[in-house]
Amino acid sequence: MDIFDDEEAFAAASLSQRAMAARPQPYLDGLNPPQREAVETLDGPVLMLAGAGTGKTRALTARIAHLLSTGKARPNEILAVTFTNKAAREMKTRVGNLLGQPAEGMPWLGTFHAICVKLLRRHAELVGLKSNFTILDTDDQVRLMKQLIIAENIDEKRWPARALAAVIDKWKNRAWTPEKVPAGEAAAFNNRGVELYAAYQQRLKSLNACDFGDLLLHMVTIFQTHDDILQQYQRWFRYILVDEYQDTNVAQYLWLRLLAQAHKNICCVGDDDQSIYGWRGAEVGNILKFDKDFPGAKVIRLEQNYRSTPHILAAASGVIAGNKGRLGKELWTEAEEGEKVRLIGHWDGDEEARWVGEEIEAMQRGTRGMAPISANNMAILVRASHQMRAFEDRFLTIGLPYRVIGGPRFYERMEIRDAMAYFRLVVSPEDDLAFERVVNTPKRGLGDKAQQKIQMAARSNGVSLLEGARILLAAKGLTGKGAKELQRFVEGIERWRGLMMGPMRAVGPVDDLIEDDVPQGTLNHVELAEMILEESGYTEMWQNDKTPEAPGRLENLKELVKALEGFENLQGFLEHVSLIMDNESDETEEKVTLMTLHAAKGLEFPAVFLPGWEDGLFPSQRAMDEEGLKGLEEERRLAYVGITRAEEICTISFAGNRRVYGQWQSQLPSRFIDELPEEHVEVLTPPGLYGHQGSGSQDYGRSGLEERAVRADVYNSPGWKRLHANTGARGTSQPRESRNFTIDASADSAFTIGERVFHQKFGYGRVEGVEGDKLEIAFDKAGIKRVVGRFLVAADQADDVPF
DNA sequence: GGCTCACGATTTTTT
DNA sequence: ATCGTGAGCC
Repeated sequence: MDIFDDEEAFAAASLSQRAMAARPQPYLDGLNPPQREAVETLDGPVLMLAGAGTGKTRALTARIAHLLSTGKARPNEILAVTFTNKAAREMKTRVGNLLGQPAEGMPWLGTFHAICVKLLRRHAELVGLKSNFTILDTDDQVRLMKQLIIAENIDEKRWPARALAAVIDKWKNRAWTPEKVPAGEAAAFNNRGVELYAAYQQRLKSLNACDFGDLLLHMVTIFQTHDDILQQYQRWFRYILVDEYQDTNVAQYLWLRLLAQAHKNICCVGDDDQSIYGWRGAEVGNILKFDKDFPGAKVIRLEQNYRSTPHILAAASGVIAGNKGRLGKELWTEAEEGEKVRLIGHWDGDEEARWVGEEIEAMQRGTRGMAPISANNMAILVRASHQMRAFEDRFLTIGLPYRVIGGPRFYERMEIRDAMAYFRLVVSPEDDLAFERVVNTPKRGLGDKAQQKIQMAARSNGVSLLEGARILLAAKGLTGKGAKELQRFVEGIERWRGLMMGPMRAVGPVDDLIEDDVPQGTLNHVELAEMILEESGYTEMWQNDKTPEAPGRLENLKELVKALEGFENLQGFLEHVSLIMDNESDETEEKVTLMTLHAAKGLEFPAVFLPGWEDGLFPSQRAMDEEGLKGLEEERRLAYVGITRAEEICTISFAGNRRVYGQWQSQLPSRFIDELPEEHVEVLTPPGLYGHQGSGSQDYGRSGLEERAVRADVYNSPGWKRLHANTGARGTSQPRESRNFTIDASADSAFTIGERVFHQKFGYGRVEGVEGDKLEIAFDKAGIKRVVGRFLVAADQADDVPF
């Protein structure tokens, strides 16, 4: 491969160097000294320790601009790696902005996985794959492993495929191929782990497929065994940049080290205090030992924070100080002092949710002389997603608009995966996993028996399932409805395939990839996709489905088709979707954001609520049980991440009682609360402490005695007592306003008792009562709930509402 | 082939 | 509590 013609590259570089030399360097403007140093130290290993909110992306993008503008490297000689597509996209945009032109020429700016796909397509044959291999997602992996487990006669109940997937994934993260799994792991998965791992890899190869872990692992293997190839890339990637280095796993680390070994121009950016992904293979150790891997590495600390107030930073520092073995950083800011971190305890989780709801409404109006804050600028960050439920329920009741970040990714949804399986089958008829997925979706009367016959026909002829189905039909091996439907299915695939445009142009970075065939189809891929979904009966299946989710699923399918427009053809689309996960919908309405702490990393909000700070919940009992001190420290980093998301107001709360798996439990305040420095915390008085205000029926069943007992428990914990003793001066916050909902009489008439209605979250139900703008609905599935009328539509209109 | 019932698990999540 | 899965039954 002569694309890596070094002389030529060098000549070009020096040319552009000359051309660029006279250029202004506006990207350096406004950088603080450490940032500037991080930008200008181009050669040799650099570790940029960038605390939360210290302008790391700014420095990183300026560094790229500097590399280009000084002519040190051409755009395609810079390897810039991120973890998420979102981060990659942002970096691309910002580099483009700095340079005043789109950064299109940066083919090697992307996620680890995206970059590895590009590389692996070129060298696939070295690991026994063809260049057009498919990338399996988690679901496919598990289904494949399940087949293996069943084939091995292993009790699939006791040894679930999920567990095997987890084990193999862990091994791949550590860059262990089946042969390299250490003996100490032999007991994994009932002593059969390694054997099944090998079988799984074999199976992947025969399917011409690989999973996410393989993308990295295969490239590491190739680099380790083909020095000539490694050297080519070492020469080609003159400068390497890595974002979120604290999140790298062993495979990624090895990959980077191999590539950087020759010139050592590697700049890793990260924050050991924000390493929160240990449970999925990230090794904080990678960042901690950077200067051992790259002796003489320059370590640059970005410590000036541009995000939060001093109180918030001090609180965060106080908590994170409890961790050992940190690289050490102290954030500081020039910002005004602002509000202290606010701490409040509640009776139970429901009350906590109720209080947060009211507080959000108060903050929207503006309280205590504070300017009103838009709901868009507020976020509630929880440890575990199930905690969101209480808030969702509450917000629905009071009609507070919210948005949930997280949950199932767009491309992971059933309907999207089904649709994609159809596309895959049309693009690659030998994709057996796709075949299995949709051969009987929608129902075609092809049950286990029929599918087994297809399997047999395929296996005995050594062909794909689709081909096997054809053979089976020709041999009249099926009868009745099933045969007819299968015939239609097989013919459909064939017909759609015929209508497909010819193989695509690869979106190659360096243009050595694949010369193209000329399009030959008659339909563009978007029309084709619509036709496939229509003619296969898939759309119809959901149209006939009466469950509350069906309209949403149809919407998603429409969105999927819309997304296709951005690509040249189906293949290109499938390629990208297998790596891309985002489904940013352009929300314009003012909404409070609800998400997990993990999902919040990298984000910031003027006002942040951190509920559920209770031992066992946060820090999570499981993390502590399974990982001990290591787990606790990661939880603490999570607390640090949470606090540092806040710009102006950070409110931490806990409840004395909480329902855990249906059982009421009394909770103790989180040990992290004890670690908050008192002088930066203001303790708010929970409304319940000085007489109840009108939560009416909510108070039923709470005897005074019981309440006092539990309260004593909660408020006698060391942390609470200490803090509470300290509140005297400024502590008593404003009296909570009583609940003052405006009753919109005009809303009354919208629904009548007995009417059937549809609700986005709860599905169909019947109106049982009307009270102001709130209605009591007996939902078919969700039970009786009180919700605000504007979240409802008449049941017979439900199909027309594009939620 | 589709439905019901019982059982078990249940942090965090990207690609 | 609640949800998803698998087995067993019609």
